[in-house]
Amino acid sequence: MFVSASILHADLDAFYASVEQRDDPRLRGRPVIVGGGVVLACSYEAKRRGVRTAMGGRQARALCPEAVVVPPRMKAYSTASKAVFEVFRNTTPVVEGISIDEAFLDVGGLRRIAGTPLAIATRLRADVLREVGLPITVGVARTKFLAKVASGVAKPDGLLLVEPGRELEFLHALPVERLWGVGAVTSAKLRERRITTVGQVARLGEATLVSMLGEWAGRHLHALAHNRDPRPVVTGRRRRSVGAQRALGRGPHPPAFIEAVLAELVDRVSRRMRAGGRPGRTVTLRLRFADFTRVTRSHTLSRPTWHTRTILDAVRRLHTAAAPTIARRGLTLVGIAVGNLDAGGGVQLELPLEVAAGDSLDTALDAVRDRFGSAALTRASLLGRQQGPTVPLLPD
DNA sequence: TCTGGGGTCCTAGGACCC
DNA sequence: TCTGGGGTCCTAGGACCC
Repeated sequence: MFVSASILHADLDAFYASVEQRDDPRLRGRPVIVGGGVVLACSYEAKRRGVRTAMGGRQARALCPEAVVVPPRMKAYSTASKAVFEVFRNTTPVVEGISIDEAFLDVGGLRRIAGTPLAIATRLRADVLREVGLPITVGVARTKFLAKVASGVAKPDGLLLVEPGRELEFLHALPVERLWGVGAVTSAKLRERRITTVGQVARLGEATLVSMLGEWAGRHLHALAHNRDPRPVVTGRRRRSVGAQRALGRGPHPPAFIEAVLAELVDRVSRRMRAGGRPGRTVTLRLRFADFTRVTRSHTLSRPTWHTRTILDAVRRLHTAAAPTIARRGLTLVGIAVGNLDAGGGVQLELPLEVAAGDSLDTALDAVRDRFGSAALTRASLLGRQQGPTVPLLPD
C-alpha cells in the first residue's frame, strides 16, 4: 500500500495578464503584455510568440508587434489573489501560500466528505473560474515538489495527477530545469557534464552531486531526483522581510535625487510595516551597478522598529559607507529591505500550569502545546515552582 | 534587447559566550 | 598557561522563485 496523491499545487495561469483579460473583454484572445520597460507578465497568446516574463519591453514588442501593452494594476491583482485564496480555504483548511498566484493544498483528510483529490482538484478549478473568473492549473501528487512539477507540465488551464505508481517514470523523463531549485547556474553546471534529464541526475551518486553543486544543493537535488520530499503543507507562514526597490537607469544621479529615492523607499516600507503590525530589526541596502553586479549592506538595530526616521537614518549610514563603491561602479538600482521582523518582540505570555510533582518541563510543555498548538511555541522555560511552574512563551 | 519589483533560503567567516 | 567544543548572532554574498 502507498500513500495516495493528496497534495494539490494550484497555480494561476499568466496571472496579471489573465486579470487584465478578465476585466477588459477587448483583450481576450489577444496577446497581452503587462508592464512597459520590462515584461511583468504576458498572456499565453504572447508566450506563443516567444515573449517571456522579465524580457525587455523593446524585444517583446519586436517579437509580437500586435501585443497590447498595459500598465500593471497591482491593486487589482492583490484583490483577485485574495478572492482565489478564499476559494482555496473553502476547499481545505490546509493551505500554504507560496506567492500571489500559487499555493499548496493538502486534501488528504477530505476523502469522505469531499471525494478523491482528483475530484476536489476538478471542482477547485471550476470554482476559481466561476467565482473569480480566472483560469488555474492544478497538479496533484503525493509530495509538494511533484505536485508543483505536475502543474508546471499541465499549464495552461490544465489538471494533472501523478499516480503514486508512476512517479519516477514521469519524473525521470523531464529536463532538469523542471526541478524546483534548478535555475540558470545549476542548469549550466549540469549541462556542462551532459546532464539534461532528471533521470540522468538520479543515476549520479549524492557525493558526486554535492561535489558539483555544494552540500545543500547537491543533497537537495539528489533527494528530488529520487522523488524524496517529506515537507508537509504548512499553514500560517509569515513574511520574513519587507522591501522596496527602484531601478534608476544609467547615471549620473545627483546626490539629492538618490536621497529622495531612499526617503521614498523607506516611507513605503515603513508604512507597510506599520500597517501589518510587523516591526523589524535588520535594515538592508541593496545596490545594483551598471554591469549588473550587486552588493548588499546591512545593519541590525538593537530593537525592532517601524519608525520611518530610524530606518532612514540607518539606510543613510549604509549608503554613505558604500559611497566609494558606488562612485566606482555606477549605480543603476537601489533597494531597501527590513528583515528580522518581530525579532525580540513577539508576544510573551506567562501562564500558570498545574503540573504534578515530579513531572518534567517537557510534560508541562506538552500541556501548553495541547492548548495553543506546537507551531506557536518558540521558547519556553520554567519560572517558578511554588504553586506549579510558569512557562513563558514567545509565539512566532 | 540590455534586463522590474517583490521575496526565500543557504553558506561562510568572525565575534562573542559558556 | 594553554587548550577545547558547541552554540548564537551578525554581515555579506549568491542562487533561485514568481
